[in-house]
This record gives sequence, C-alpha cells and structure tokens, in this order.
Amino acid sequence: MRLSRYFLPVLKENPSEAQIVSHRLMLRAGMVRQSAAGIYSWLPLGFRVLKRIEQIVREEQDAAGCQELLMPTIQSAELWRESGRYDDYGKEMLRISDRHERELLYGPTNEELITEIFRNAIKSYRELPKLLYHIQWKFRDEVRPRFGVMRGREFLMKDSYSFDLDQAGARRAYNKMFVAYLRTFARMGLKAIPMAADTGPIGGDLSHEFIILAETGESQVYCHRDLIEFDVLGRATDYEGDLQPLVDHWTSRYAATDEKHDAAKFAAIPSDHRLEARGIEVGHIFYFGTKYSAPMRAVVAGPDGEDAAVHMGSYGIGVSRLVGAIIEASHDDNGIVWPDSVAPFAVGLINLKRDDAACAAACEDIYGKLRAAGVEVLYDDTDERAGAKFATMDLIGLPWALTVGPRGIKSGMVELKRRATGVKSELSVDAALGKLTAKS
RNA sequence: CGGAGUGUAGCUCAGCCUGGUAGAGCACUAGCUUCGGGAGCUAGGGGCCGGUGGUUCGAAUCCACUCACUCCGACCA
Repeated sequence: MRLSRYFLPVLKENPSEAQIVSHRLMLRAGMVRQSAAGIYSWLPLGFRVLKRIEQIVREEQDAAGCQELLMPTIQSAELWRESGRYDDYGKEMLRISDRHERELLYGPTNEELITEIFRNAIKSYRELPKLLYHIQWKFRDEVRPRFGVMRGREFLMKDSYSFDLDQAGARRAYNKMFVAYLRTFARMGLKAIPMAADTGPIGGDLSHEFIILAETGESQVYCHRDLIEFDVLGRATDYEGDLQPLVDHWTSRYAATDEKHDAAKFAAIPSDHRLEARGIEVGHIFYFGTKYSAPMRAVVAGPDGEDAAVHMGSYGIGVSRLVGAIIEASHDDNGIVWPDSVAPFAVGLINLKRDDAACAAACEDIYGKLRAAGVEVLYDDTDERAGAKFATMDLIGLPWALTVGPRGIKSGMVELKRRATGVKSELSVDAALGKLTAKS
C-alpha cells in the first residue's frame, strides 16, 4: 500500500478525550475515530489489525473443533422472555422496536439464540457434542464507557457455545476452549493468565477469566509469578486427546480476580512469588449447565430414550478489546510496537527522497519485490521530511522499517530497523529483501 | 445513576472573571528556499464560540434550560 494513497489520518498531538495510552495511540495512529460514547469507526489501519486478530481467533477456534456460524446482531425479545433474561438484563440491554411495534433488541450476547438454533436441529445424544462460535458485534449500554475500544458499548466479540450430554462432556469442551484461549493469546504476543472467576449461581470451578497484566487494567488480580513463565505454544496440542493435564498444569498455581480472591491462600505463596497487579480481561470461559437449556427446552434423547437438557458452556473473547489490550502491553514512548502476528503491515518502506530518481526507482523495485513475495508493505512514497516519516512509522508501530535514501543507494545499502528493539542494521538491498521475505 | 469538569478552526488550546468587529501554534493551500530524524520565509483559506431561550444598545463572555463528551465512584462479559 502506498502511503500517499492510504487513508491514514495521524495526529501529532494527543486528543484530549483519550486518557489511557492505547486509546491515545489508536486515535493518533489513525486506527479509529469515536462516533459516540463507546462507539467507534474503524479506519483502514485499525481495521486491518482487527481483522488479523479476528483471524487468529478463528484459526484457533477451528483447530479446537469449534465451527463458525454467524448470528444476527438484532434479536427478538420473545426468546429472551423464554430464558427469563429479558427482564433480568436491565438497562444494559439496548431495546428497540420495529415499525410493527415488535420488541427487538441489539444482542449483548447470544445464549438464547444459539440455544434456539440448537434445539430446533439436534434431537439425539448421538449428535453430541457440538461446539459452535461466531464473531459478531455486540452492544451493551454500559453506564460509563471508557478507555476507548477497551470498554466500548459496541464491541466485536467471539462467542462460542458448547453442547454436551453431561457435565463430563461439558468439561471436555471447557478444556478445549481453555487451551485454545491460551494458544490464541500467546500467538498475539500476550501473556494471558487464566484466573479463577466468579461462576454465578452454578458454582463449581469451571469459570476462568483470561487476564493480561497491565497497569491500566480494570481488575485487581492476584497470582503466582510462575504463571508468567508458563508456555503453551512450545508443544503440539491434540484436541482429541486428554487436555486435563495441561489445564491442571495451568491451574496448579494460585491465580484469582478480586471477586474470587482468597487472601489466606495468596499469603501462603512465598512473598517473592506473589504478584498483585492490575489486569485486563480479554477472555472469559464458563460452564453453566442447564441454565438456558432447561427453561428453553433444549433437550436431546439420551441412550435411555429419555429427554434430558443439554449441558452448556459459553466462551467469549473480546476481539475489539484485544486491539487496545495489545497496545497496552506493547508500546513505547514513540508509539505502538505491534507483535508480528497482528501488525497491520509487516514492513514500512521509507523513501527518504521521493524526488531523487535513483532512490525512487530503488524503492519501487523493492516495493514490487516485497509484494511479489507476499509481504504486506506500507510504502511511504510521500514528500514528507525524513523526521516526519520516521515519527509516523514509529507511531504506527510496524515490525520492520526499511529506509532507502540516495546516500545509501550509491553504495547499494539500505537501513533495516526492528521496531521492537530499535536495532538498526545497514545491509545490501538483497540481504534486506532476504531477511524480510524469510519472515513471511 | 451520584459527584466533578469540558464544549471556541481538522488537532492542542488562549480569550470569558471585568460584555464592544474571532485569536495563537500545529495541520491545510500557493510560491520560494530547504531536505539522512516532526524545516524556514511569504501570502492565503478555514468558525452560527455545542444548541435554545433570556438580560442588554450590544453576548464566545452574564443568566436559565438543554445536548454532547471526559474524569472519579457505583455497575459490568
């Protein structure tokens, strides 16, 4: 993409409405614009990141055997009356009516709708288990939206739902999602720690929030330091095998959010291993049994021929929130530092002097070769000054910046800079191309 | 929903107290000079001073109401 043609409205100064770093940087980098409190438009750069995050989530859900579908944003109030939540949900649910005065709502979540879809199609335990998900916009009319996309009213969420014959089956589904979540966040360069979370009226230990540590997090969390070093990507995951040992490994150390915090257990940890911090919730999984299937009569015939309500769980990832969360976890004084896996472009190509024919020709050549190799490039072909170009590249945080100037061209050298480390190296054009194309 | 603020150019803000022709920096346009880390000079364009109503000869400025946004708290996947 040529920057001269790209819609990238960067801001030099901090917008006054943004208080936290991710919000500031997203506005400054031209990723989003606010359209109302807690409601954002995603501009091209931000949209690319959102799509890349969404794709990682999708790949890991698919790998875990979860099947994607798509449910609407608008739902009928009728369904929510069946579960009893139409009255329970309160003002957080946006209620609307159509021209026939039929009551509708903008879905804050989809348990009711997926349960209806399930019950209309599945009648026998032989068809279980089922694991379904979608990635769709939600609306929750938060009293006080804040922190940009981290706590918006409209937000993109991946929500999965599991259907099993009994609790043991539900636990297997739960474990699949538990591991899929670990992998998902790890692939985004995040250290997400599963923490015991409130299960509501169901009870049990089958609820975890996935928390990344950040000073600006909204939750107070407590955990064992060992968890930070735990790794999940290093080993192959067999979703058909027994995942319990892996889940047990990750739950072997103390980790809890404020609501579930047990001060006595925490105090038992050696003090140098205690970690008390702020955290951002990027995922939440829980098992809720027959809470919806019973009142909504989502039943299947069991081996004994008797109908039984299915055991369900739901599993959410805040996709749009992750964009902000990743920035909170990965930035410096100059701007965003994208992990390679979610960066909007892999490489920023900087033409230091557009009006120099040799320099421009070299850039065009490099640009063409990178694109031919499938590398996503943002090519700064504008006539901005060098300083402005570097500042913009630092701000938008692409993993690599390849700088081409007339001085270097004479000797066949370009400068390649790694955004995360700030390490620059002078190398030949071929060497730079080799290094960049090898990455993708 | 309680408490506290803020709305003036695309962005950051001054002006308001003490009423009298709408301001600055950055950004934008044109020209010249510059050009290897956010350039300089010159000349321009751009505003219903959030909205409505009052007070006044006269309101960005004073008063009332209202809308929007932000922060703290409560709430929250």
